[in-house]
Amino acid sequence: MPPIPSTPRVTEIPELDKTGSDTKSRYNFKEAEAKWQATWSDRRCFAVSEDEERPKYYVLEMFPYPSGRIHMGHVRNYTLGDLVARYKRARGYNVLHPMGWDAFGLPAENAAIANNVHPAQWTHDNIATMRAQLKTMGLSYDWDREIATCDADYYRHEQKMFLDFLEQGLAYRRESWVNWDPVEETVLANEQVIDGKGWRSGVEVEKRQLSQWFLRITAFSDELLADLGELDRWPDRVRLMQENWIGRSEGARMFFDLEAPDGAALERLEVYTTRHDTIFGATFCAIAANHPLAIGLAEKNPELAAFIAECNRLGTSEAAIETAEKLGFDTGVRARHPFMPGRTMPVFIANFVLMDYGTGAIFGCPGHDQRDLDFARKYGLDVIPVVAPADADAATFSIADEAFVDDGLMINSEFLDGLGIEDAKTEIAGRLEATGAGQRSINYRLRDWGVSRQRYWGCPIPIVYCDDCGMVPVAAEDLPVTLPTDADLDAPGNPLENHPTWKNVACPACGRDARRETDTFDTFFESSWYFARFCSPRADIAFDRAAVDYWLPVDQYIGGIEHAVLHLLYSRFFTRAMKQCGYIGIKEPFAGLLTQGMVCHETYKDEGGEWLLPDEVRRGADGKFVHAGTGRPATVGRSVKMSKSHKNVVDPESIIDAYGADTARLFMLSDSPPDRDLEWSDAGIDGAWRFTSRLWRMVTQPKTPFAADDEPSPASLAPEAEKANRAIHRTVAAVSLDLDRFRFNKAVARIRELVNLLDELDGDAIGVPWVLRQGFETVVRLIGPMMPHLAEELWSNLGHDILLADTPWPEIDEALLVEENVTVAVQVNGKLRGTLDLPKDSDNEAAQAAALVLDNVTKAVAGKPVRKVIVVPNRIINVVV
RNA sequence: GCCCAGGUGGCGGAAUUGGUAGACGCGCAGGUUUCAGGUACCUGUGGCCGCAAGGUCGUGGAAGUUCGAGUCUUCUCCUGGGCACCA
Repeated sequence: MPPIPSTPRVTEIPELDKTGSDTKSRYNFKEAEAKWQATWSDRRCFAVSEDEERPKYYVLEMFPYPSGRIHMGHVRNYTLGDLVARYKRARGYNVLHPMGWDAFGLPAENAAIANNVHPAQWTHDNIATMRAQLKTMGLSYDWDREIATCDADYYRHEQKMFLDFLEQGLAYRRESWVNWDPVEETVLANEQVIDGKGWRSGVEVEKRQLSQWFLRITAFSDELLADLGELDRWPDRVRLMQENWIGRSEGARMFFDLEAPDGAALERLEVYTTRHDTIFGATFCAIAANHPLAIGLAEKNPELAAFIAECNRLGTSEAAIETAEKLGFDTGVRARHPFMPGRTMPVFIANFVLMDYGTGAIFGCPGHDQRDLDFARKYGLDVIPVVAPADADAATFSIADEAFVDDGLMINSEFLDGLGIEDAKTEIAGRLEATGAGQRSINYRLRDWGVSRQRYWGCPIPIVYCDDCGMVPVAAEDLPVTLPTDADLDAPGNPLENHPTWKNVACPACGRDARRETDTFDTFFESSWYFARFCSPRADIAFDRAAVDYWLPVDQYIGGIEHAVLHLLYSRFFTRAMKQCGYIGIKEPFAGLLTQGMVCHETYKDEGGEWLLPDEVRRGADGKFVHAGTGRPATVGRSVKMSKSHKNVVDPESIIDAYGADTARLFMLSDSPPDRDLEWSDAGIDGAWRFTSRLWRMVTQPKTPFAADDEPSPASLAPEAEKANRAIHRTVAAVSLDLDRFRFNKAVARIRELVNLLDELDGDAIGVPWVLRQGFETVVRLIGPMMPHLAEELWSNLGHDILLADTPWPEIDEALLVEENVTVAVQVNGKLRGTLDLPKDSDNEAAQAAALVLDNVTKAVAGKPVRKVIVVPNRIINVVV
């Protein structure tokens, strides 16, 4: 067995001589995998076109960012996709299975700065490396359809789409907040902000307002929410996450009149709440730090301005804001209660109120919201309970450390007293609307999608700014707007903005000097429509309508759970926007979704606490881990997602080199269900290799020779042959069902069971050689989608001229699936006391009688009267005493 | 902090969806073949008691529903993913 360089070993073992005398009895995967990859490629097996005669099936794996080399997550993702693609092909579908590159992005710019290489060069080099790596996996892609999003031939179409969106009112420009690094003079991604500081500059990040492009995803809020119900082949949890992300809530907007301490006139304050029933428990109002009222008050109040500046240091990420200590600043302004003319309450600026949600202002009801309660306790504000449990005494009910958020009856609320929460909401909403002090309102958490990035390596936004004409779209015939190749990425600021000439352009409308938009698109832009481009990747327009109409939607989309919300929601929005602009006819891009788990591995550290690669660690003679180089002790940490930062990575290339692609693929499919995390282990890959060589040996060097290819089925079979024959058909049925339901690990287990059973079948009983041929041909066909090279090799070895890739899935003889006998469990008081082998669908009374006379049953019953016997036919008999 | 998952032998996992817990694989132990083993094959393998037959406990923890709970309900602990400029 080949060595594996990254494997910790108990002892050092010399490398086996692969060309030695036992070559004949070993599977030479290197030769076989290269041979079959060449064959598939030469015969253009996986090139497809529209074919109205056959049902179509579009399998798509999330395309990779070309980061340099493929990692195990890719191997898992593409193994899953290839299994589905090959399986559906075998089942007669016309399968579209393309691959491409999500090629714009930040890492290319970072690499450019770090290694002085142009982002385009870096990206194309990486693509070449990764394409070659993927090809060694034997994936059934139609490589003719390969696309890279950084090619102008790709992004020119999205520039056109953007202009169409603009015309439809789906794109617009407004001010919005960003993380600003004052040293680099650039906007930072949330991941580039570490502890509130820029990752490279180390200086404190500021929130700053920039004019940015937005896509109006909120125009589809309701539709995106409602149509989740139709996505019945999506995981529930993803639909739930999207539902929560969209965050539809029914509440009310209401106005509070304001009183400034200096008597100045102030506009009334509009708040949004979903708990308008608790209005009589309101004891303060709070507004966002960037609320217009806050900004206005700050002009005359330096202390308040300082507090706002403090809030702005928090960064823009919701996690940062939510986990920060809740702080408030009393503005001195008082808000008048809308239903109690005499009552006023303080208006705070609070760092947990978000300008982007609702109206950027809330009223606080400490009795019935934990965050409000914490805030009230901190700033010494009143707590008035207005909802009490139905069985509580309204007069004495009070709130201590915990807000009461459950259902109950209204108290201390004048005309609402005694009502339930829902009735109180209705009553309040009615009164608000009657007096003009507010109205019912549906609110969404979902915000419009900001697509402007102040970066070089992205798609240019095709807009020109003219002093006379204002904002002017680039004319369609002038597309694409391409990137300059000579931008300076090392200087602070936006590279396109800094470029000496690129932005200077004649106004498309009046011809006078004007300036290009120097922002580029968010890279989610490209990945929001690539699935459709694959239908006609070389078309002159974005999509050949006949092609997208034939292939879309994607029947099965496969990728990481980390994309559950953003990428998938943006793609759903984009599809609707493209439909509105007449590009395509569908609104949901992905009919089926499979979200795979991560590939994890143990972590290792040396004595100094530095991370170690698995390669750098081995097991000493005492079983403890040591540094392979120094022999110093190493510690093993728990298993986490493989990542460069934890150094717990295993390089797929070395695995494929040592074990072959099929063995790596088998391991990816065995054991763990696709949607769960997978634990990489050296023992696991060894086990997969053992199966590979064992199956190869069993087929190429059978103990009992198989019947000839064309031998007709015998008139009768010996009992063991009959039993095996039934098992073959049962396995085909079960594996098919497992594959349909993405239970790939179970499918592998069942195939192994069948192989074990066939291994035990030998001798010269009637039908044995015939069943062995049926059995192994079936096994080879069943593993075809999982281990395509080995399967192709064995299929050829079994005497077939037609490629397995062109061979249909095995047929089932339904008659052989019918069981004659079943094993029924017998319990006494729910505890297993024995089993009975009974003819299937036996009479209940007979089964019960047989159960009651079992030795262990009579012993357990011990003469006590039988109170009841529960018989579940073909399953269980429970005797209750 | 908010949202979403997941906790089953030494390990990855299976359990016909409320009906025999531990399929299949890994690991481990004993054996056979072999000059040799990181090979191949055979046997065993959840804990505890027992020579055995068998008994008993057992699905993160606590309670509940049920003839019967890994599966349903409530509470609780732990681990992971996402949180809008990483992709």
